[in-house]
Amino acid sequence: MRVSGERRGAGGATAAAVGAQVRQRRLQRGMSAAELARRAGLSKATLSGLEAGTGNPTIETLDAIALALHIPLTDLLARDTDAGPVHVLATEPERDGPTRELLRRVGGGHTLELWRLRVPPHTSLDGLPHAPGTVEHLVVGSGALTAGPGDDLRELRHGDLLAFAGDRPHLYRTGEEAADITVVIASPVVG
Amino acid sequence: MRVSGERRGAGGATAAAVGAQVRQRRLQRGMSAAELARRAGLSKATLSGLEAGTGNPTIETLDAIALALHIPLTDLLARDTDAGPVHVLATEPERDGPTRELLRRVGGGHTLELWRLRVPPHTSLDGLPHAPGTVEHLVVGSGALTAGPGDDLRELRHGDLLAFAGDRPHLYRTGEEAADITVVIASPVVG
DNA sequence: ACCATACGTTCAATATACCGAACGCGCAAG
DNA sequence: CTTGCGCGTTCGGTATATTGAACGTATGGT
Repeated sequence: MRVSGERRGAGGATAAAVGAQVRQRRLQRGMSAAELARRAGLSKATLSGLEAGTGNPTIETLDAIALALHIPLTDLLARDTDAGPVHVLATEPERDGPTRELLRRVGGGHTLELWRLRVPPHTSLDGLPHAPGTVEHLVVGSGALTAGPGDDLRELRHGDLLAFAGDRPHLYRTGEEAADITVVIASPVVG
Repeated sequence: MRVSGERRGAGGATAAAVGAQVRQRRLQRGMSAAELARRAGLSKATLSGLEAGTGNPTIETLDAIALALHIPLTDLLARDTDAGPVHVLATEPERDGPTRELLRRVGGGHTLELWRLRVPPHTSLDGLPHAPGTVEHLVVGSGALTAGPGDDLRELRHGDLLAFAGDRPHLYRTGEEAADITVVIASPVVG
């Protein structure tokens, strides 16, 4: 990940987001940067840069901070906190082939994801396995399809709901009809 | 985070867990380490060490891997829990008037409800306020409607997503068209 | 006013995460 | 068997994440 041209340059978007997240959590707790650095066993310099969004922290550094703040590590990576007001997201214009579109991800520790899948007729699409403990819900908005974990496929029609453990490979397959489905993925909160 | 005594030594527990996660996800996809490294823009050496649990990867490295695997970054940090069985629920037969149907409610660590609403044309339906901190998501399966909190209504069409704080009174109203929507209600665990 | 303490930032130095290259291995084609 | 290719691992070298110290600022005590 070598970024040429800049030494000690601003890190990627993720780094900036994480920095903001850390600063926010720290201030919520009324903790000074110096104190957080002390508790986490880091130097003030590291924390300062990190909060500024500069640089590219390691996992251990983040883990130490999460521990010192008493929050799960994944909370530091939450990009889309749901404190926000009303939020609308329009879908992409229709295209050929299957589309898999992440509509939204919310919750401390990424507990909820909303996806929209459009599967043309006679198409098979495999679902990516998620973290263990994840539950996947599938609401058929229109059309019909066969879906589920590889060893337990079910026939679904418009309006049906399928729920299954999302940590195994699974499958969406259409027949004559296309399908338009909403997928809700709920992951356990872990640290 | 200086670990004395060992150069290039094994990283912390977190690093090992992440390494295992990465390897698992990669193999689930039938992808070789070399190919993943290529797609993520990393060297084979980095990935090899990372999967072995050795070392201490940076956020950018992990981000690149998550991207190449098409999974959210936080999935790489998840720990084990257990899974649930497959569960199908068929919807009721179509009826006149608006229907508000609870598809599923789960309550492990958070409360998650899935509703299906069918709103005929020229109908107004008010949503009940939920607990503070609750987020309501509304995915339009078909048709069109106006929805949202009383003071911030939005026009929505097929495929749109609306997200808003569910602890205020809100409203669903159709015009000429009927609407068929999936509602996801997520209540946070209060801590 | 003066000093002391704590804060957050910036610097040179050091430890280390990453890279490219070389290695040994297994497999398939010639 | 020999050659070639791709795999996953192990080696220096180099870029850089982290550090400790020095800095300017703000606040409180004497």
